[in-house]
Amino acid sequence: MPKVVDVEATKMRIVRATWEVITKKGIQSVSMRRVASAAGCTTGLITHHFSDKDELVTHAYRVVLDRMIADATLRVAQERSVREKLLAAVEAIEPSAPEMKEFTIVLINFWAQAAFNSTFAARCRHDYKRWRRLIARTIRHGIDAGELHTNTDVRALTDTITLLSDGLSVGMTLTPAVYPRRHRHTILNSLLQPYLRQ
Amino acid sequence: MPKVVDVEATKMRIVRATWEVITKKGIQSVSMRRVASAAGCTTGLITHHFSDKDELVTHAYRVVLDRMIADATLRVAQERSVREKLLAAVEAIEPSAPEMKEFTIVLINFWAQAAFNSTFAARCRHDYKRWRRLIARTIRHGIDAGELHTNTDVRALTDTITLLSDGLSVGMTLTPAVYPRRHRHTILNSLLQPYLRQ
DNA sequence: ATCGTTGCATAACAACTGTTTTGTGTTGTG
DNA sequence: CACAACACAAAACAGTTGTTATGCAACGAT
Repeated sequence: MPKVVDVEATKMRIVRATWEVITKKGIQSVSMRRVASAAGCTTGLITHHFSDKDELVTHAYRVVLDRMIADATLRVAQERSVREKLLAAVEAIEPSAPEMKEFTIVLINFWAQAAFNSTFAARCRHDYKRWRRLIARTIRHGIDAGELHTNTDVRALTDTITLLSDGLSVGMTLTPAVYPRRHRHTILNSLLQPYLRQ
Repeated sequence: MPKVVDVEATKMRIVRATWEVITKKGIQSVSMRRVASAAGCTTGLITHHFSDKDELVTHAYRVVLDRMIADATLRVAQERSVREKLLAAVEAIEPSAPEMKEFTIVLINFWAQAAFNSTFAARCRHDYKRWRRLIARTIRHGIDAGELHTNTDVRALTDTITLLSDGLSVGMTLTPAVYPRRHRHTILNSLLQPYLRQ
């Protein structure tokens, strides 16, 4: 039997290097050689673990999304009130872990790509649904807990908050100064006000 | 004196070709030769009118944004009530002229690029302000006309609607089926409800 | 110990990139 | 009719791209 290595760890090292290139130079300047140099290896290692540049980039995106959603889900679960849960979900746009700081940039780059790459598009749609489900579940939970009016239009509110978080991804990347934390708070609060009981 | 040509018309022809490449293949695959081939000319014509690839792409974006904002401004002015004005502004995401159909894709591609290109970033920020101003002005107009409560938090509502339209740019590119026109209507209406008088 | 299997570096490939240079044709004015 | 001014094509440049082919070294079972 041959040399044995931790395949997952190696792949993760490459994925991290891919993120680094995307956040520093943009997805359009991701090249095998650049990723290799960022990972401190040669393209040989990359081609050995990923069949394609496409597969590499898709995998890098998939890990980002999985982490963001896992992060958001956790933070939502940790909060008590609906208001705080939904705020936490929207805040997940601005990831907590330092490693995830610039995930939003990666996200937007994938959105831009998804319009032309059907593989990306399919994954984006899939993840979009997951994200919406998290929001919708939180809202329904709030209704059941008696925090939101029973006649709340779940779909409309879900969409509004989903769109808000997408908008924030863009807004906070382009003009972070416009949306300080306190102000994001205000926006979501005034949005939620009519739906809250008592 | 030499041959005389309509410089603006020629530049516009090249700009249109650039849009075509962006909407069909993405901004990352914009190359001088591809644009030239889409415009039915050689790269000579392009370099003759634009000093740089960067200048070409920036100019192409600038024209898109100018048209979108002009289009939105016009449509806002044509509506009577605040509700319809704001709806028209948000709907400008989905441009009316057939030529502008895919401007949103171009937009998102620029956003993705703006994180790394400071020229792009500056222009995006500038245009972001213009867009917010249009929304804010419409809201203030609504207050003055007695349609909205006088204690309306203009900044919060402006931000909410701006973020909503940004989110829709993404959402309608990725998953257009989720946001049919009627539903966009519902979202904005329920958003506006608490602010409307009578 | 060695032999087959595998991890990975190295190098080669043709295709494509932005930019610059050179050349050709077309035009209005003298 | 020529000549100067310009629009634009054509070609050349060095650099970068994704992918494939080749080769070496490291390891575990025998």
